[in-house]
Amino acid sequence: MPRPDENPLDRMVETLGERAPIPDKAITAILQVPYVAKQLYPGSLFVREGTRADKCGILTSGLVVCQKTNRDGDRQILLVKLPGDMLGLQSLYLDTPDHNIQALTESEIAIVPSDLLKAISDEFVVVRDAISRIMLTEASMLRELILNIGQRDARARLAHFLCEFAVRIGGTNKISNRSFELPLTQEQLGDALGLTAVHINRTLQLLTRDGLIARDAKSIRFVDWDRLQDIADFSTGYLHLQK
Amino acid sequence: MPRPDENPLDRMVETLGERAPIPDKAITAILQVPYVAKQLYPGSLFVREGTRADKCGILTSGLVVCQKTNRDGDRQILLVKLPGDMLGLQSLYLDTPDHNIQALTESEIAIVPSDLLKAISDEFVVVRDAISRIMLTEASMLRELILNIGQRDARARLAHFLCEFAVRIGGTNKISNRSFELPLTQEQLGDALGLTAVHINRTLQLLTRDGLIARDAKSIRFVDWDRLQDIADFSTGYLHLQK
DNA sequence: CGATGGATTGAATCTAATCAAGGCGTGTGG
DNA sequence: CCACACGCCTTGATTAGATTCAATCCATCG
Repeated sequence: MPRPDENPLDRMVETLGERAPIPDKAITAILQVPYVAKQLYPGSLFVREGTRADKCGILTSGLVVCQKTNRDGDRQILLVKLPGDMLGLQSLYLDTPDHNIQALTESEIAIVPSDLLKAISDEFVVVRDAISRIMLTEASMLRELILNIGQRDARARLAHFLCEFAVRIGGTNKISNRSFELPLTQEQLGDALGLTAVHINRTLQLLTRDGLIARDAKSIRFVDWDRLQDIADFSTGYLHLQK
Repeated sequence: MPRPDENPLDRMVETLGERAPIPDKAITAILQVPYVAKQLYPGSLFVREGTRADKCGILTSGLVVCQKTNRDGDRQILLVKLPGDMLGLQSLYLDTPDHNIQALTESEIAIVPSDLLKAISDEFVVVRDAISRIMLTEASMLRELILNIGQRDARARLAHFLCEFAVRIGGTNKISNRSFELPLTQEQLGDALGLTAVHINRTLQLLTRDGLIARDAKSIRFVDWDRLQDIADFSTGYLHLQK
């Protein structure tokens, strides 16, 4: 659901509102924050590790990731950001980013000065609560990723990623037999799961052969959602979804 | 440095004070919070995933970890908590813990009702800032761990863990040729790094043979701190240390 | 039409896991 | 005080899962 005509700050209010009931006064304040819409090209960085953190924002379209690289330049994707997700909230509290925020696909973001959002969150307790819950949910996803990479084999790892992605884009309803677009290359999937692209390829084939998923060009269909969740050891608790 | 005679809430004020200057009024408020001192035995849980989150605390002595397990019961250690570290801050904002908090060694903690600490943080912006910075620093450590497990081989992974542990307990000064106690079994190290105990054993031997560390019973000495940092690809940025 | 980026396949290699046994130190109970 | 048990560390042999390297295929795009 791209909503190109919408004011990105409305979208921000909506995202925050999913975590706490935002009062009208706070909504008014947020909507008055000046923002800059920016287009990001695949591979370009919005936030760079070690620079000065003074801006945050919201993703309005496309796909963006938090990532870090080691000395050899190997990239580890830490978190995939979907449209509607907040970007760079860290900057409200820490002045040096510890990771990069990078576009995977062509993306659009709205950028907001961190100090203005911080001021609003200082004024309205509920806004701060919403932001804290968002940050903590991100941390929870990082923890699950550590469990995923540290303890599960490639099959379960990839299955888990697919489950998480599907739930996050589509909600939890009737996923079985529904297909969705997975706009990640196998290289990028590998970077997200600590595996090589070649092994991602083989593992995708394995999941397909086992009748868990079906795929064509860029989309994936869940053939057996229940069994996929099962082998992925996936459950939604860690996403802290609101009912 | 165990400080058994100290009021744990003083310790909490100190910990928060490292992240933001806490005003006297806030200090007074914190020191008035009722707390329960509790002893934790190795393996016992302070917070359990999926239960109700209504308490947080501070570790006063011993070693405690955040961990999750998969369906097969394999444990992944996510974060090692050292004396002075806050525990379960999540509970101020989310009502279901997404991970366990478990004692590794015999430990002492002071437990505080989350809603009381939340009330104080709602009243004093600076307290909330301190708490947010602590939570974000934890998240940063999780990200580095993902990079560590996802992209580095056992040697670098273990070296990185040792570097982090040393810096966190001892500060960054003159680490070279200094020994410190590492009260983790090889099993526990494995759980922290996504490796088996057997492989930890072999990798420790490798680091020793390469003249990077020396070890006896329970302690480790850094023989070549610079080179260890180098092969670990370690730098302290992600710890967001205050000067 | 050639160029490019991604997907696929195969063969060889390597890292880490697994399985199994033995060693060492400490604490306990007869 | 010795014997034994227990937890942890160590070692060796084998296996398995994932990487590496290299080639080919395929679709898209200028």
